Amino acid sequence: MSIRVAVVDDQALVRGGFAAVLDLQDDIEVVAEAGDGAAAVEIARAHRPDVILMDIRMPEMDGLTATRAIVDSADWPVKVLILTTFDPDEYVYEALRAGASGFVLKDISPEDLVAAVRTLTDGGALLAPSVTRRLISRFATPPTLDPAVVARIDRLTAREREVLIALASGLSNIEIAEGLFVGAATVKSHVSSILTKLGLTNRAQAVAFAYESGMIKPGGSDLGS
Amino acid sequence: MSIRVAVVDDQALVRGGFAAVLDLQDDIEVVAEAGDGAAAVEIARAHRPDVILMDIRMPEMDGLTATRAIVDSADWPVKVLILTTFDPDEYVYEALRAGASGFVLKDISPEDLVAAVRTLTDGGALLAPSVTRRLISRFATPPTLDPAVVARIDRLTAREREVLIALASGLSNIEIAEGLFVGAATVKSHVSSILTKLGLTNRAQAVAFAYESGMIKPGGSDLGS
DNA sequence: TTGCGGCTCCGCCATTTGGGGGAGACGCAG
DNA sequence: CTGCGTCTCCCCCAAATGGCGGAGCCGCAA
Repeated sequence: MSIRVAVVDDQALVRGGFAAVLDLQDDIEVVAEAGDGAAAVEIARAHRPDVILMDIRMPEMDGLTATRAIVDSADWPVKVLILTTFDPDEYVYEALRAGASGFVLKDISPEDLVAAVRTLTDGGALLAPSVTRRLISRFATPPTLDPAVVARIDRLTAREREVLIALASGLSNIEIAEGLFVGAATVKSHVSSILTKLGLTNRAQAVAFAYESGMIKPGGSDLGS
Repeated sequence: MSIRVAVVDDQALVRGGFAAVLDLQDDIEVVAEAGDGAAAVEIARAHRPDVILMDIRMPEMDGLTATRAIVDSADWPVKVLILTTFDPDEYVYEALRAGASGFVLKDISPEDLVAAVRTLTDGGALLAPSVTRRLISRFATPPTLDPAVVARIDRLTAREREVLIALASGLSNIEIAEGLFVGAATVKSHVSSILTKLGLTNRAQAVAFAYESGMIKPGGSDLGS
């Protein structure tokens, strides 16, 4: 059974080029083409391809919107490979969120394109090296590098940071005191100096600060669930 | 100028295999090898390679720790390509956080390995398709799909959700009241029912819930900075 | 030695918060 | 029409919070 592919691009020449490359393969069959997003959604429903090569910039409906529409409503396993001329960062995240399984540049070599289609049908994903790099850096770098925020964290003492993370878990002063084996008055002192140093006015803001600054990351608490 | 590569693996045979493949290339030169993490750090400092092929499982110091040590202290542009036998998810994120630029399986073809090294030296990044897939899904899927949490959010009325996100910004009841053009008593009522419905006891926990549940994402607030 | 900062507590006091109850107005489904 | 839920607001009151100043102890550096 050959791999069924649809090609979506507003330029017929580009579309034809990619289709020709893929059709040269014995196990790949281009079953449909479309010139804009709306048409892409239609041919996807009609032909149920395994892989869709999708351009981003298109008249009427763009490729990202079309990808979202197709992936959300598809009742068969379809993979979308985004093809773009440049690699504009803002598109990458949106494309992946839209449900795309790949993101490559149009200057990809024919062999790599064919390999990409096969990779996608095998359940893998594929990104252009520069895109991968961006994704990794976004993923690997701590969200907060804001020097102003970091500076304010640094002004806290070790003990105050302990109190802050306990506070950010929703604990009352008394509960924090028990957890740290100190008196409630001590915790009050710490909380006061935390608020002062961070320029906050209440503990709710302190909780928000703990999350916004990256001191606490979502997923660390169980919410009592 | 050829690409200078170091190969780190505890098995001499594997090391030799990769080194032989790379040395066959005119523009790639294997300048050093190491059998464990500690040695890897040393040879990295001594030879300052452009790319380091790094195994994860090694005696003494593992590849991730070595990667961290090398990347953190390197004063030259070095890229680390993680080579692993399997693709254990827990390692991927750790590796990327450690500063690795690539993550491929050892069953990679010689041509692909060479291409990977070149991609890295060109400033790109490269992941095995299965790894890319994982990274994308992690990146694209909303953090909270916990049905228990979602169920509790659903029990809140629209107005209560409004109050909750305002509350989670660190606003006092009076400030929330002003923002919503209602009386302070009304906000008190809403806050009370929010706490009751969510099974919480104070507003700090409500703030934490807002972040943990994904209702509020870090980066949305400015912390007054 | 002296000083300084951090950690530990104390008291006082105004404000906020959270729980309890209740009530009127509105819209909507049965 | 009659509930039912939501939104609005009120009362009272106990508890927690936050700001203020002050204090003793300890370790470390000048």
